[in-house]
Amino acid sequence: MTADTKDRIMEAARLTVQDLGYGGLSFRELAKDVGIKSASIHYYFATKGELGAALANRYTAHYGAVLEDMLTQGLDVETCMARYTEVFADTLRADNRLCLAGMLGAERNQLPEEVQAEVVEYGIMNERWLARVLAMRNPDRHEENERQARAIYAAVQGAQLIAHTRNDVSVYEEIIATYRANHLIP
Amino acid sequence: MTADTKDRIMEAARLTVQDLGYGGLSFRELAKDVGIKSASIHYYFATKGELGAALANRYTAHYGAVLEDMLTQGLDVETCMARYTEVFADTLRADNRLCLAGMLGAERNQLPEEVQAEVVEYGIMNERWLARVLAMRNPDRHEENERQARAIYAAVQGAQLIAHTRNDVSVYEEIIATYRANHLIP
DNA sequence: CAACGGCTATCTGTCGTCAGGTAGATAAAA
DNA sequence: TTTTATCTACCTGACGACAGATAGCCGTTG
Repeated sequence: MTADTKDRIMEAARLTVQDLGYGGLSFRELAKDVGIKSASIHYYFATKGELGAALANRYTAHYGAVLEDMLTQGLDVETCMARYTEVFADTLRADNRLCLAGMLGAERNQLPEEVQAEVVEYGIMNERWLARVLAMRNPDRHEENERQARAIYAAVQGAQLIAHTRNDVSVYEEIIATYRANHLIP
Repeated sequence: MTADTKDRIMEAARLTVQDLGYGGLSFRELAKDVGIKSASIHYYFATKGELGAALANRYTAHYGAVLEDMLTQGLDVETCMARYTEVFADTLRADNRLCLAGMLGAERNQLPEEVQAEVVEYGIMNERWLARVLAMRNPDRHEENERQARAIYAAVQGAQLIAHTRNDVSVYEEIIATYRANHLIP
C-alpha cells in the first residue's frame, strides 16, 4: 500500500528529527530504517524540504487532535494542564527526544521556508489550545489568557530543552513542578 | 600573532553556531569567514569536537565573568534579573541568534561528548548565579532558590527558543514580561 | 496496456581530516 | 658571523565518506 510506506517513512523521519534534528536526517539512513532504497523516498517526497514540511504539518495535526479531544471530554483546567505537560515528558522518555517543533525551532535559520512556516503553526496551535484551557478559569480575560498561554508554551519548551540537554527527565519534572508552585501553570 | 587568529576563528565559529548550529558549522565556511584555509584551522583545533568544546568553554567563562561582575557591583535583585534577561534579548537582536548553549543543547544527541559536557556546564553556571541573586531576597531558603533558579533558566531559554523560531524579538520581550507578572522572575 | 512502487546506478557537491610542503622568524652552534 | 636546526603559522592537494537529487529500468497490479 502507498499510504503504508509513506507513513513508515514519515514515522521514521519524525523519530530521527526529534533525536538528531533536521540536519541529522539523511535519506540514506532513513531508507535503511524503513527498509527501502534512498531513491525511493523521492517517489513520495520530491525534496527534503517537502518531507520536513509534511512532517511538521502532520505533527501539528496529530497533537491538535489529541488536545482537542481533551476539551471534548470536558476535563478541568488542572487535568488538561497535567496531561499537556505529560506529553512533553513522554517525548523525553522516548530516548531523550525533543518535541519536533522545539528541535526544528532551534534549527530555524537553516530550514527551508516551507518547513519554517509549519513549525510556527505548531506553536500557534499550542498557544490557542492553552488559551482556551485558561479561558475555563477566566472567560472574560482574553488577552491575558493569550499572553499566559504563550508564556506557558515557551516555559514548557524551555524545560524540555534543558532536560534534553542533560539527558534527564527528572529535570523536566522538577522544573514543571516549580512552574506550578509559581502558578505559571494552573 | 597566534592568539589573534585563534581568537578570530573562535569568534567566527561562535557566531555561526549561534546562527546555524554545530551541524551548520563547516571548516571551509569558517575558514572563508576568517580569511585562511580550512586546513589551517586544524593547526589550532585538531578536531571539530575540540573546537566546539573550546567554544562552549569560552562562552561559559565569558558570561560567567559578566554575571559575576554584576554581583560585585552590588546591584539589587530586580536590576540583576533585568540585565540577565536583556543578554538573551541582545543575542536575538544580533541576527536572530540563539544562546550558544541553547543551540548546542538542542543538538545534544549528535554532539561529541566533550562538547556535551561543556554545554551542561554553562547551564549549571547560570543556575548557580541565579540562585545567588535569589538569595539576596531569601537567604535562608537555599533549596527553594535552586529550584527557582533552574525554572527561571529553563523559562528564559524557552522564551528565546520560541522568539528565535518566529524570528521576532518582541515575542521574547512579551514572554519575559509575562514571567515577571507571574512572579516567576523577580 | 498503463500506472504504481519501487529499484540500480550515477551525478555533483560538501564534509572532516590529514600528509606533506613552505616562507619566515628565532636560536643555537661553528 | 655565518651556518644549521628548529619552530610558527600557515598553505596545497587530496582522501574517503556521505549528502540530496535524478534518469531510467522493471516487475507487479489493475
